[in-house]
Amino acid sequence: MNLPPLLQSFVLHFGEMGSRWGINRTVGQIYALLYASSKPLCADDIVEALSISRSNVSMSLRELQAWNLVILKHIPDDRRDYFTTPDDVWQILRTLAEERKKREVDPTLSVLRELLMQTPGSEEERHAQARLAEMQTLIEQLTKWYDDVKHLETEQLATLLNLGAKVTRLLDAKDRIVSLGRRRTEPKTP
Amino acid sequence: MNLPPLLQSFVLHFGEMGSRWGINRTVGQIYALLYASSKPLCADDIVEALSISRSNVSMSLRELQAWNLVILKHIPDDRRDYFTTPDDVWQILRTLAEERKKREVDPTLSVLRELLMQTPGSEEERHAQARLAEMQTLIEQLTKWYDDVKHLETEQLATLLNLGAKVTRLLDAKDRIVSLGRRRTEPKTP
DNA sequence: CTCTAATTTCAGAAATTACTGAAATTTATG
DNA sequence: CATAAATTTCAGTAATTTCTGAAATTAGAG
Repeated sequence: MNLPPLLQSFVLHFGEMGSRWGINRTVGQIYALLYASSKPLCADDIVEALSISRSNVSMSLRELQAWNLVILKHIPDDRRDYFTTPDDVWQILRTLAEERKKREVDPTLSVLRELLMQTPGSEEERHAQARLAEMQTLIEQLTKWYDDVKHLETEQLATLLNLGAKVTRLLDAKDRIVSLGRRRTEPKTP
Repeated sequence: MNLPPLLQSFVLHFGEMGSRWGINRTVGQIYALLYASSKPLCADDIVEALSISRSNVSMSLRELQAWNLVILKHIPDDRRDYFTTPDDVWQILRTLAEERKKREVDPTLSVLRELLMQTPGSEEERHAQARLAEMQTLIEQLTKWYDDVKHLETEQLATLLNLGAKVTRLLDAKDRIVSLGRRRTEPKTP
């Protein structure tokens, strides 16, 4: 591996974290490299930068493409494929969320739904179903929130983040204001 | 493995998903089993239920304890250790979020901070730093939101989830109400 | 259509991770 | 403190995942 020290540290870190994030070392390293590079790289650039085999690069790029984390670019008068990551980190976040949901949450939700359709054959199964139902409810609440929020523009999303827990206070304030308004016009409503 | 069919399907699914979630099969299976069981289980119960070795159970339980996902219980006049998961799925969610943040996000944030302290030695490094800075900003916004929201009670958290994107509309409404109020008392403020 | 560059596929090797059984250690009890 | 039950450790093995090099395929230029 022959990279500027800063880039190398970043790439190595992403490689190490890869396993915790459920991707492998090479995929993590390639993503980090593409993310931090100032221009698109072709497969052979990656082979050289990371000292790994050409076929490994090919398979890892395919994996990154399956995750929609990488963009294919073409350079005039050059038949090779060049790759970058999207510029906008918020867009990257959205993609990551979408793909992880698809791979890590949706299959579980569908298993839960299926198992909750069954008629329990014993007290033990009846209890298990009750627990699965709790899990299902939680996951559905979370995904419903996600489906709602994912359409927001970056600016609105940032606003929502900055609000954080203040939202609940805001909600209280709104309730007070509304009920105040109501009291003025409809004084007899509870 | 000798379990009621429903429980078995659930356990096997968690085992399979394990790799995507960054835990191994056995750990996933044991968690699922404990989660869905109506009473605490001891190590030998798990050995029998999942047909795996006693030492594997021991190591996997240790792993689950490191994640704070499992509770150690004692039954009177029985020296064996019994295990369950917390009852409250919201509490489980909180624990999961906290542990994943600790393992998957914090180390990256600390690497980013360190690399952004360095003086870039080339134009390529300067560009890389700019990209790392974008990533850092995003992660810090997200973790700031998380730190804010994690203290909320379950009920408030559920409220926040139910609001979803409506928060931004609510915020607009509040702005209008406030500026309306201001106009009445301070008509010359822009 | 032919030639060549670029990319992909895939069988096997290498590396890593998970699992087991035996031995060691810890813990509770009389 | 001796004993037995429960649990943990760990070295070796099994299973899985990752990676490579060679061969096959695809795509572009002439």
